[in-house]
Amino acid sequence: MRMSSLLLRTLRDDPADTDSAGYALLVRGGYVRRLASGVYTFLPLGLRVLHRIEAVVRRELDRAGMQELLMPALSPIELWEQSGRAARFGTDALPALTVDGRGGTYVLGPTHEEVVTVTVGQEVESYRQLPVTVYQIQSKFRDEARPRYGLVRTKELVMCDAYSFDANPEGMAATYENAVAAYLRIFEAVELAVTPVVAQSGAIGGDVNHEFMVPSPIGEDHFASCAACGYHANTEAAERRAPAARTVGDGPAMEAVATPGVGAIDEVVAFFGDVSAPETVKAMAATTGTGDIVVVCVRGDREVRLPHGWDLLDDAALAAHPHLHKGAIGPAGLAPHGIAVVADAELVALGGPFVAGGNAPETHVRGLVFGRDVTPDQVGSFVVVEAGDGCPNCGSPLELIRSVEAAHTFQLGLQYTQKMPGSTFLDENGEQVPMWMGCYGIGVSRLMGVLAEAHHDDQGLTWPAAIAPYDLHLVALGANKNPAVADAADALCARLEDQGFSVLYDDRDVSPGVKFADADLIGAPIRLVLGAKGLDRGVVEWRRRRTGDEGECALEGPFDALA
RNA sequence: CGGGCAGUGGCGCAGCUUGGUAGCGCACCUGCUUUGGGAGCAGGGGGUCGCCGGUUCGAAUCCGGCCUGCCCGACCA
Repeated sequence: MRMSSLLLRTLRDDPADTDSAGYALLVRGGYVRRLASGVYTFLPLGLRVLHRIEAVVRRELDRAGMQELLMPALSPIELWEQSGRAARFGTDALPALTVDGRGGTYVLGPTHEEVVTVTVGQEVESYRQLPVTVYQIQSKFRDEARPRYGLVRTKELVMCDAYSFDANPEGMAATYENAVAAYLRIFEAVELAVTPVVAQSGAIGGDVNHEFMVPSPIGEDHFASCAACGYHANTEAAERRAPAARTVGDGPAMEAVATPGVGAIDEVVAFFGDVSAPETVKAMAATTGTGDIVVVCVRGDREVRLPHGWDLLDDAALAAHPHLHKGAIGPAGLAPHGIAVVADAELVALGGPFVAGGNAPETHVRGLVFGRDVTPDQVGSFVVVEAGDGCPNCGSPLELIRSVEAAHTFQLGLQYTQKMPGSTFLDENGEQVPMWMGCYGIGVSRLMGVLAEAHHDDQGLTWPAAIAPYDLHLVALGANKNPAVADAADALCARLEDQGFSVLYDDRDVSPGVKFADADLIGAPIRLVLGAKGLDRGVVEWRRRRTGDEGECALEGPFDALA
């Protein structure tokens, strides 16, 4: 490709609204342009990178036995009503609704579980057709309240999503392992360090699932990591080992204190004056997966982490409850009302005395001691882990690592196939049963943003060879004054392309400094320079973008050094 | 969704306080010189100053509303 005709304009300065180095370079290098907040155009150079990432994804998924198909980006709202997700997402997260002229409502899909379940369900009638895994590379739509970091967090994104269908749970688990292995090979091929972490699922649901986290300064998530034993978990799922138990004396008896207008922990601390947040109990009412109401207690300075499937009671539910009083919920005295107390192990280990909600309007208690005044019905890890907490496996201090979620895999089980029509098959016994499903998503456009952030230096991008827009960046120096150089560079470019290299050929009439700076900015793995000096000696100079290693090779080849 | 800041040629910015011919750098076009790390000189093109309304003889500038963008925060009883 001749740069003189490429739709490309490089910028000398960072645009004002770039919030990360990688994104700034993608804009300066002429890869992408923002059309609106979180909405991007891929210019020719950027599209080449996107296509190369897609090629890696396709290669590995095809190799893993998956089959590519393409589903529509637009789907009727009815599908989302059947699965129950129209209500679950709500208008906040599924706003991508559009209405046609006759009143039909469609969703610009954020993901494709409903569509794929119906699609595969239509084709599969028998266990003999299973297992099957399909994937697509498609545009998705998310109502990102706050797009950031260029391609990393956007409203419209290119995503590869795969969906597996098995006849039984054992098959689903085996297929899942196969898909995870394929995903790991993708990250290896694009040269991104990734850590698969156990995660708690969001709106997609399901039991076993992993997030593929790429440590990065532009990450918006953290995962807990234990250097000693290799434990990894998303902060939504991470547990910790409770501190060692402490021997507790009896202390003064628990007493109730009127606390008008006091609710939040900082208000409690301010009201009492002689207690700090760690000497209080934070208690929150929640419903468990089975619908029971429980009160979850943690030390006052910690955040509550609810197990998967549990939900906090909202204000309305709280107001309607006869025994729970917003601002004054605590562990003591709930047993007679049939409300279970769930306590973080640290509270039990410390014992007390604590200040806690008194379970009466505008009342707290002080001097509460676990084991004396309260015996929790369940004890476990119910806090969001913080750096330094003990690893649940080995007790070593946990680290929190900032990272970007680049992929997510789930074992969905029967969650969708039980709800969507036609997604059953006839098993060996002639019974009509639902398929066991898994899904696997990897953010292709996000990956491009993460790659730019991971692979750059002060001069520009330093793409991994597998996804660089061009293999070689050929700079012809002085070609406009020296026809011999121009002819030689033309011929060299053609020869390199014949040998299978993709070549970005800088034939522009600009100064050498501009050409070198643009080559560094664009970031192809190897730069070739041909000028009058080299031509006289029959050689072209090469230089590796990342290492700065230099050398020469004969104009006629062989070009082994460039491979 | 709450709070803060900002919208002026393609990009980055000044001008606004104190109303009166819209400016600078980069980029772009023409010519000459130059050519191994973002060249020089000369000439030139390009802007409804986010939108709507108000005040005024006159608004980029003052006032009101709206839109858009960026930053911070956002179920913790």
